[in-house]
Amino acid sequence: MAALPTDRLGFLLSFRGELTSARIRSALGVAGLHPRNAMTLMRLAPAPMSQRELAAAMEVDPSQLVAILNELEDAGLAERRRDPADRRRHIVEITEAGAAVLDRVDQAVGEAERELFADLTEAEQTLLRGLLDRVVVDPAAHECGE
Amino acid sequence: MAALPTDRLGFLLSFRGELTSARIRSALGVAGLHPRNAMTLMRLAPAPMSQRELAAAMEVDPSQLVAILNELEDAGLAERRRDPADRRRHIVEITEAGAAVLDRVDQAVGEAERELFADLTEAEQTLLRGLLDRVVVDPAAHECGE
DNA sequence: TATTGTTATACTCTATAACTATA
DNA sequence: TATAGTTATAGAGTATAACAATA
Repeated sequence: MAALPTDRLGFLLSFRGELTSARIRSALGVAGLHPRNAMTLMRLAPAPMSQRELAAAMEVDPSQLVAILNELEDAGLAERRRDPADRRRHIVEITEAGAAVLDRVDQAVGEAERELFADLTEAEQTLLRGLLDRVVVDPAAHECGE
Repeated sequence: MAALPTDRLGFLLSFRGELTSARIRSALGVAGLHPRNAMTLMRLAPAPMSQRELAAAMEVDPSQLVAILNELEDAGLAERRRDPADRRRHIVEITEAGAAVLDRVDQAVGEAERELFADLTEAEQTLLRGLLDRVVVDPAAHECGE
């Protein structure tokens, strides 16, 4: 007899992940930004990089970045400038306004997390983090005895 | 300064949930079924029900069920029949062939879970389940002191 | 010839509203 | 008139391939 979806740990993790993702997307959009644009600002905050590097970091196709960066640039939150060393490249950089918006986004995400994990103590949150870190990301590594 | 996505428990849960979801979807498709069709068979296995009940249980719009059930019926895995008591209603039922396919799907999902949680002991998996169960699903309930 | 960014296209998913047949 | 199921349509999201500029 087949187990019900809710009985399985895999489904539970999948559903709670989807719930969490929805709440965080909602928080990311707090400044009127599309969630993926906010994610892009987050990736961009530590250091400028080329579009290809950014696309690789975000695990999306470079062509998808074009529309995102157009919107961020139109809103004055990020800037593209040619790399003088290789004029094919665009160096993408977050602006001051972008950093300011990102601060607000970050606070909203923190607030969403406080709500989501309100019933867990700090120790339990640390425990949850540790367990999630040990979910197997790459099954191939296991088969090879890694 | 904004925290990196990977530093936040919310993002970690969201990303591991997405990973888990992708693995499970892949397992659900093992019998050549579309993952959402396999999910429908799962919901249908315990007892027959009307399309509206099924849609409510799966949290999708009733109109989305139509194509799913058409495919399941064409494949001989589920059947619609009119409710004699209310001829507007369709009672949806899993067939013997559907139950057989579901058994294979269920094994594949179990296998995917064993891979995903290979690094966790049984006790740790129970712990993870308990923690995930306490992630706050309904923020409104908290604000009202529930 | 290969690489960076861009554009164009098509395909899937989802959400919505209109339609039918029954009640 | 309200409800169950169906159909049609449009929108967002995503994946792919072709393209222009530069190396």
